[in-house]
Amino acid sequence: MSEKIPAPGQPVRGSKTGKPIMVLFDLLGRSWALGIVWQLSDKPMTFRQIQTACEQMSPTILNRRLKELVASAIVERSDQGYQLTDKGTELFTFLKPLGPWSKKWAEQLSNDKDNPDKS
Amino acid sequence: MSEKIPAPGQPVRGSKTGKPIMVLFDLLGRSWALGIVWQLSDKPMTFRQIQTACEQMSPTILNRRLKELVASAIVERSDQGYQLTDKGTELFTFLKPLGPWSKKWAEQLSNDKDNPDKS
DNA sequence: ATAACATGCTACATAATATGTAGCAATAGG
DNA sequence: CCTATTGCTACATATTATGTAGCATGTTAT
Repeated sequence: MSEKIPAPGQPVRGSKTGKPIMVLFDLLGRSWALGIVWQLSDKPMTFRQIQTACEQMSPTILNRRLKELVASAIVERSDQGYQLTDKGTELFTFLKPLGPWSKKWAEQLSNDKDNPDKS
Repeated sequence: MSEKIPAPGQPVRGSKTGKPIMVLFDLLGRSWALGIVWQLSDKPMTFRQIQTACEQMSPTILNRRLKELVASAIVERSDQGYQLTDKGTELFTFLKPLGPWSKKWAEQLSNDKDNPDKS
């Protein structure tokens, strides 16, 4: 029943001190957590919509992530489904630039692979 | 031996499409990955230094994460130990604001807990 | 040279997490 | 009432992480 949701001030996976940044990293460093925030960024979505958007992720883990994110006040429920809270929206603004950045990163990686130079 | 390191264009845990942002999220959404990038942000560190800075994380997983991050051109080795690449440094600039943000988030969460209102 | 560290790991057993499939209870519409 | 959809839960299996021990290599310090 108790699933150990990361919360600041409490020891979490990887942090005995409960330092906020470490707790946040623990929370976001679980499978699909970042993806869920990403998907919710522009509109509320239902459980099954999120599941579909995240390539059929298992309902078990979607449910667990959602509980954690709700408990962390990053996501909330409404009659529209699940949506980002104000805090969650703030968080997304930091994540947003990772979209374009990841594309450049992907390009560079494939260049490096085609052309493994030594410089 | 083969540990399946996330790489753009290839299916990863959670992404059959290999979309860069999903691959990045997979890479960063593994235990300690964000913490390692965070720790390396201001100086190169040795294996054992990182391990100590990350509260004695197991060498097994530190080694695995480092291999992944090196393969992803986010971290590199030098005679100083491990350090962020240019890409890794760029990535960190997006992560950096999460430090102060996580503190405010932690405060809000503890307020919410002391004072669970319904508005 | 040699004993005494430290460093960067690997091995391995155990525990915690994630996946994937099935399906159920609760609503909504026809 | 019948059918469909939604938000889950159960459960077996697979993948990942933890924690401890310790080894090979390199570096002082004697």
